[in-house]
Amino acid sequence: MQRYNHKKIEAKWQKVWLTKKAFLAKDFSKKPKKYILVEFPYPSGAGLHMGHLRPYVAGDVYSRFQRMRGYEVVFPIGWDAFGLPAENYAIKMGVHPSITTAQNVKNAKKQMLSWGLSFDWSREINTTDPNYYKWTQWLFLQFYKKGLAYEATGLINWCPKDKTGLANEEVIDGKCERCGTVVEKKELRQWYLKITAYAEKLLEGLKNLPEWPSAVKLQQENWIGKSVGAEISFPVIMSGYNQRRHSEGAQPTEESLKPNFLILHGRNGSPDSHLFPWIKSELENKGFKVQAPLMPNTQEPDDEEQAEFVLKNCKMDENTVIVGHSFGGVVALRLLEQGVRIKKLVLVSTPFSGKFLDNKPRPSVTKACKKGFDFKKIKQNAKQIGLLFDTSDYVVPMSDGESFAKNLNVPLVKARGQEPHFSGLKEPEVLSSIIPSIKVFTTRPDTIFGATYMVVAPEHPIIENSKLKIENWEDVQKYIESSKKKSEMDRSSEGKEKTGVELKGIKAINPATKEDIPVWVADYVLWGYGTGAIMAVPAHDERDFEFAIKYNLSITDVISKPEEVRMISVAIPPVPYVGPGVLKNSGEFSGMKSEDAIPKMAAAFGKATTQFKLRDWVFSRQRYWGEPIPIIHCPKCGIVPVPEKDLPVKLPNVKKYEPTGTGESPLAAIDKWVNVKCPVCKTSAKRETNTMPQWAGSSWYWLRYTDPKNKKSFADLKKQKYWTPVDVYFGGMEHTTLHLLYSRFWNLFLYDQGLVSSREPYSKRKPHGIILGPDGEKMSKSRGNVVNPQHIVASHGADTLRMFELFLGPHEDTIAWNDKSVVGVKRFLDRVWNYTNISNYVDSKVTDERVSNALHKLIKKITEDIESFSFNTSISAFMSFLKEVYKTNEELIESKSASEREIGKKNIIALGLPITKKDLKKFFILLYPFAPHVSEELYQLIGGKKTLQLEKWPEYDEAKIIDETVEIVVQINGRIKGKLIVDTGSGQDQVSAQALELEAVKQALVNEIVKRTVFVPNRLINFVV
RNA sequence: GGGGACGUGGCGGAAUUGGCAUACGCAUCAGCUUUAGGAGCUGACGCCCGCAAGGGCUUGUGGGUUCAACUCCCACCGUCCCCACCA
Repeated sequence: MQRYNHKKIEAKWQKVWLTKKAFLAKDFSKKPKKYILVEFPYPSGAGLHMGHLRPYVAGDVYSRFQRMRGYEVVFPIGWDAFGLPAENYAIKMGVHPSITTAQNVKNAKKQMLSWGLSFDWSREINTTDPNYYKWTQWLFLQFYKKGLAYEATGLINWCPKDKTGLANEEVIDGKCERCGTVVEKKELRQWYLKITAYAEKLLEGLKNLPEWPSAVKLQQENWIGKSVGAEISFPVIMSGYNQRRHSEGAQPTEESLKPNFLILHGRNGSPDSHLFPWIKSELENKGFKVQAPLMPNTQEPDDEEQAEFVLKNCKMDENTVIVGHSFGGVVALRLLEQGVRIKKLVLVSTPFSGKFLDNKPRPSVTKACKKGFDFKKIKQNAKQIGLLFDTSDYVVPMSDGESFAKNLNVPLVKARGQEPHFSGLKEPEVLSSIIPSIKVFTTRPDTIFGATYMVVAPEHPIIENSKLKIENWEDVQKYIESSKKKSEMDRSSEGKEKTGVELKGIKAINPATKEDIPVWVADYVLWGYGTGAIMAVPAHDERDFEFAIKYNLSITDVISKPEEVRMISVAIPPVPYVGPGVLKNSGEFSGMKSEDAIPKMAAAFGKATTQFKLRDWVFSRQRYWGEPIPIIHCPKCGIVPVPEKDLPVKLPNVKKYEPTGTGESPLAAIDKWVNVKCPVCKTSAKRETNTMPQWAGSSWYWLRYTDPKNKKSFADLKKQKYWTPVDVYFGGMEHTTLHLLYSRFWNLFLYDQGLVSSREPYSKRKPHGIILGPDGEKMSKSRGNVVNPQHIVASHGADTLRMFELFLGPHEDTIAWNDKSVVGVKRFLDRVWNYTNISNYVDSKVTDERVSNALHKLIKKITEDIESFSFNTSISAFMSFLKEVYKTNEELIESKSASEREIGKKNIIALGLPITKKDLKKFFILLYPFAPHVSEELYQLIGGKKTLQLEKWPEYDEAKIIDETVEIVVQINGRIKGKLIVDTGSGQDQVSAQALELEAVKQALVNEIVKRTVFVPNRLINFVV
């Protein structure tokens, strides 16, 4: 008998599988498909570790099982190879990332093959392959075309060590997800993907994923963070005088007289289009007089002609506020140049340079702009000037706004319009630039009568915009500075005592009570959520209460607590009541219940809205080793996408990769690459030098697997239709609010574009628990507790490694590494080997009934366990089975011939109960998904001709599972008194009679009357006395 | 502070429409075999009392429902994960 040589047989079968291409998945096969996916790895220099093994082995067991069950299975793999480690290594060693990546891929692939994983290697992909990232770039451009990829300057998370911006999802406890450095805030120009536009769909979609664990769904739900409430504007009034002398001519300005409004539309506009009807009615509802003339020659307007027209037809005085939208702003400026004196001028997206981002000619506008402006006169004739520009404008550049701001010496307000160029039907930003107000989001509009003060976040533009009116500007500025620093510190360790400073000189009006209330700046209000401002209701909000107590702000109770709450809350010190109740001190709403008042009051004072915690996805990184963002910046045309025919935009091969730390990518220093001709106008332009985040390539990779070689599209729709959605996706819990959310977003978007065939990418998600080091700590190189799986492959073999890993515990549980039981699994496989090699049993004509019974039970158990991913109990079941059929048995030894008996006794070789080849084969099929190499080898040994992969999964016979007799537990009052062996299916009368004969039962029932008998067939009988 | 998962021998763990708690494996002990080591084989192995027969206790703690609770309900204690001043 040969010894079980794992090295030899594993190498042999791995070669057979490769050369026979045993695991190739066939497109459009007649069989039903199963798409089984594991998260593709980042090929690091350290190789694959136990953390990779777990989902891969689980996926492999599942794939091999499903192939034998008659499915066309695709089980693909690839490499998520862009990212920081390769780049950091390149910086340190001077080796190009593409070289280290190729080496690491080679090594990791070798490991995977050594584990016997049944991947379809013909579908292997690599995110750093230009043939792959061409399509990542192409997909990015689809987002851009639909306005879901945009460029904006904002305060973003910045890792000072990796010198790159980070997405919200990549910041864990205020630290960089990659390197653990405390993240800073930095103002940077960034690309964003507008994932917030899909917040509702991402949330809705979760409802149609019944096979996702609720923990995963809940975590995504919390991350998206929907809350329903109301948006309410609080008008802001400023004291009548500028407190700070900001220029020579500053004069005290009376503001008590009511303003009137003149609205001038732009080119191709009319007072009946876009935002104008809405603005007009909003202003008129507040009791203001509004003029909104239809200008002459709107197609190709002439600024002088239109100014003359306004002078002739409109009334203007020192209380007039002129609002000029786009070209209307140019006309307004002409009016002031001609000596019209007004109260306030508001320019909304008004052109200055005469150049446009979309590069379309607008000769009349350009001509008007080229004349220039007399800013000195304009400043003299308008007491106040406001500037509002749209960050998503694709016609009028932001630099025009900056030019106005510089020449007029007034702050520029940058805001995002509902539509680009503030051309939506309602544009609240425009309205608030005309009459300043602070917009708040609240989930409790029913408490508005209790709003006794307001708080804005330190970043709130109202502060900068009303700089000149704020009396205690130094204090305010000092506070803003200190809170900026605070956010860089580890705030969790500090007590969260609230601090703030009142903005003196400005007041807000509570729209419900009409009272003046103070406005504070405090960093307990976050700029990143809602509107960055709150109405503070100290009586009914814990944070507002704490703040009000500290700064002695007034507290108005507007909710009557329910009786039962009042009874138990005799709290000292007093606490705010935050629950619902009945309104009081709330004017006409007094007496209503919170739930009824909320929608009514939301409508009365503002409008019902929904807020999400989800932020837009910061999609650019200032690093080398990533997909270049396929965009060109042209001084004439602005942002120009790289034409599809020019994709991919390849990463240049360079010697220096160091991040600059300036917020520019290292690519910016490569002149030859950066300088290009604009694809539209052919003038000198520059490439976008930021690269995409690591999550880009993985946001669509499962689609590429369906059609990995396609040169014409990212994946043929017919092939997608056959393979997608993914049936089971194995992966880590840590990706729940990263990759898993991002890729759902991409898929939902592409589905809306008709580019993918299934709405959701993954039908079932199967997360796995992490494997801790032997010390119970998370495995990491720095702790030195990393376990290399290759050691076990070498010492005990891949089959042992696989089964051992599965045997550690339930797939979802976190487990500490403990390699002591490796030998237990190896012993088991040795015994399987030995059992098979006792040839006389292999040659049996019949299978022993005990074996047959055990085998059919095993078929049932393994089938059910794989389907429910309970791999650990499968391994137990195999061991129990072998124990049943393979043991030293005196009776068995006696039945042998004398010489055999002698051998048997002398070597104490355990002997097996008889089993036929046919049944033994069934056992090998069951074992095959778990220990494929040894199963193949043993099957061949007993005469098998083809790979087990082509065999059919066995069915179990219900009749063979039923035991002839069963043990029945006899209880009195639920306490065990004895046991009985009876025929399976025995009735109560028979069992009861036998049970009452038991000595222990007889004794216990002396002087007792059985009141009731509980009988569970084949299980127990319980006498209640 | 909010949300979620969980708590069973010396250890990893098994058992859920409520029905023999501790399967399977590791470790430990004893026996056989072996020149030895190892491997293999056989057996014991939750805790307490007892020479034994036997008895009592036991699934984080306390209560409840039930003929019967690891399993269901309530309260508490503890561990882990996620989010965290989210208006």
